[in-house]
Amino acid sequence: MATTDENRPARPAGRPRSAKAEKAIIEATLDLISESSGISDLSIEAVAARAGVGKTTIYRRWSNKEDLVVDALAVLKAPLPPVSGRSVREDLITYLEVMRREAGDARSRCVMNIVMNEGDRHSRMVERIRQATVRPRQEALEALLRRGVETGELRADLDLPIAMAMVVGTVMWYAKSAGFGEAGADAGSLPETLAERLADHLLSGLTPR
Amino acid sequence: MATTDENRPARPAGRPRSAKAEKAIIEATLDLISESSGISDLSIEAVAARAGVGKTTIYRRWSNKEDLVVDALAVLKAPLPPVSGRSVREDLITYLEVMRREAGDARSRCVMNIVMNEGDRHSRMVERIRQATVRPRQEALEALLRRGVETGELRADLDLPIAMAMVVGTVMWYAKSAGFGEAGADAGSLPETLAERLADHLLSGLTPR
DNA sequence: ATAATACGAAACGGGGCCGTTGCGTATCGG
DNA sequence: CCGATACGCAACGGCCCCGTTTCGTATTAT
Repeated sequence: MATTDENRPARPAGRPRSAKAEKAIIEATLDLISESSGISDLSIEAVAARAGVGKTTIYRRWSNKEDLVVDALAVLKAPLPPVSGRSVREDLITYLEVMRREAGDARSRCVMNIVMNEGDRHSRMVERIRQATVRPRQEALEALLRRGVETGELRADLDLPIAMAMVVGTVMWYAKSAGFGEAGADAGSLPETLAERLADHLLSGLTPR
Repeated sequence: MATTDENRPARPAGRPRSAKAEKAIIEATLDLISESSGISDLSIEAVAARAGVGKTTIYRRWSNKEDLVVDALAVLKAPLPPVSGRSVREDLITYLEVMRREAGDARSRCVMNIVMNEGDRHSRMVERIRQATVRPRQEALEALLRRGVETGELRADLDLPIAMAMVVGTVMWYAKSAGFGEAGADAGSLPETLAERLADHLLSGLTPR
């Protein structure tokens, strides 16, 4: 009978990698990505400096910038909350509320920026991010809208792509516009009641009922 | 009586600057900006190469990258078409049609990308672009919506910021989503009837009437 | 203690782009 | 023709970042 490590992976003798350093690197990467525009602007040296870490420590863990970015963004993948299913309106508000909250966070916002703007330059990476982050949300919203059409809560001739664009686009654009006023200022979070008011306008439309 | 140049600005003797070169530089700049993400990626050397021009020729006209970008983007400022004023629906479709067409053009799209993503890094330049390009459209749309509320064509309790976000955000997001399917492929232009269908969903909402 | 590994710091050669300068040529006015 | 200016081209020194290597030190298992 050996030590307590009997049949565990057998740590490979030597100083173990610092979990703290890894955390600091990921954090620094997220900060710098959200401050920068585009991942081309992101430099490993800047990450190392911000994280208080040697470049060696980064290259020991990730072989290139792309891998680092993917791992860093993976941290942000907050799972979608479950929906009650009681009504389309209620579930829509739930999703809108998630988007409202995320739109107020620079780190979450940069995921969309990357997916939207860097599809050409880093198609493999963006595709990975899309599959992990965007796709599930897209499908959840689509399912909600389809259900609404079936139950009659939504109009029978609903144009699904348009409806999806209305929901997501409106939130995103509202968040962007809110940041326009004060240049650079982050505009922080959006009004508490935004999700509900958005749902109201989206469902009822702009004309009087 | 002197020459025919009597009281004209008196051309400053010497070879005049080539209008063709200037045109080529602007074109190359627009191309490269729309291919690149962020103006940090844009390099003067690349512009010169693409335009078939010496760097000297660029620096002789613009003292820095920012000035060049502003001048280049100014070319895209297609003026807004006049609206008939017959109905809010009709005018809304007119504006949506403009946006649809522009959303299919990479060069026009990059203006919005820049305004949205680079506000922090190049606030002075972005503000100039916003004033020249975004602001007038914003005001035109706002005027249209206000008029609609007054005439009763739009709901009296319309939330203006939300309504604006709905109109613009939906088009933008739809265009983006359309480009998602095929990675890198430009998705070209959007369906002919899009503007009308968008107007219908925006005005009537997602629920049955 | 010793071997193995990780750490931060510093330096390396290489590449890209900066903004400038010099060169030979082309195109204008006088 | 002559002076002036613009042109394309190539080269410059400088900066930043790349990805790698070397160094001295720290932390672990044996």
